[in-house]
Amino acid sequence: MTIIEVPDGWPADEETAQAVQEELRARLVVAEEGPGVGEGNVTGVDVAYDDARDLVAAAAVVLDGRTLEVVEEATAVGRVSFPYVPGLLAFREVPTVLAALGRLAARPGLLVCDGYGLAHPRRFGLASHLGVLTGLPSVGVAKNPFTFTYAQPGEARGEFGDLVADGETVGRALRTRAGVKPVFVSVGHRVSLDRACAHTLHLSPRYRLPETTRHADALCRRALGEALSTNTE
DNA sequence: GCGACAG
DNA sequence: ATCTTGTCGC
Repeated sequence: MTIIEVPDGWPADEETAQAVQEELRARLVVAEEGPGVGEGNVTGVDVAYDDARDLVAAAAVVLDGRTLEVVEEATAVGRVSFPYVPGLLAFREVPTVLAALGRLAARPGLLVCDGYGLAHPRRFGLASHLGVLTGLPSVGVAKNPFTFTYAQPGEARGEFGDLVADGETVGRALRTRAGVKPVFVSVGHRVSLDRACAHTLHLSPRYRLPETTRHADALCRRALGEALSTNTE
């Protein structure tokens, strides 16, 4: 198993990382509607960590956007490239996630990330970061409201309330299952908020979290476990 | 200054 | 994220 190395010149401190973030943000595109629901592929990405061994395993799972059937899976294992700092999550995951994406033969289509896009202290979360680096349309679907405030959505599936940062709407608290805690959706890159939510609903026909996230989560845990046992033998 | 804080 | 058993409910 090849362990992905942290790229040369990768930010080593918070100041540098923020500077890189600001530069990349200039390339963010938010004026596109993005792919329609059911069009092309949809790819979920997620990572699992082993902090003790400084390892991160990433998974990319491509689903058919219409049927939600798995088209292809890929994984990569790398070194943790940055400490966890709220607002700088992307610097921790990006190299290994890009490696996993690079191992796909299928066209990824829309990227569905764990975490945020525009809903971010500097409006450039993980989903936006990955979108800009890959050029792919992307959305962020997070499980927690982070530091933001939000309007409680109605109890029915599909209802939503605004996710607000500094008085600005940066995403939505979207109910994917009746009576269950909402997920927090924000635009990543090259997609509108309406479509980001429509995709999230389409991808979550049965559970709170999108099928993309569920598949990717299971796969990256599996990959991490295999990497650890392979390494210990 | 202190605490909270996507994963 | 991750450490962790049983348990309530569909």
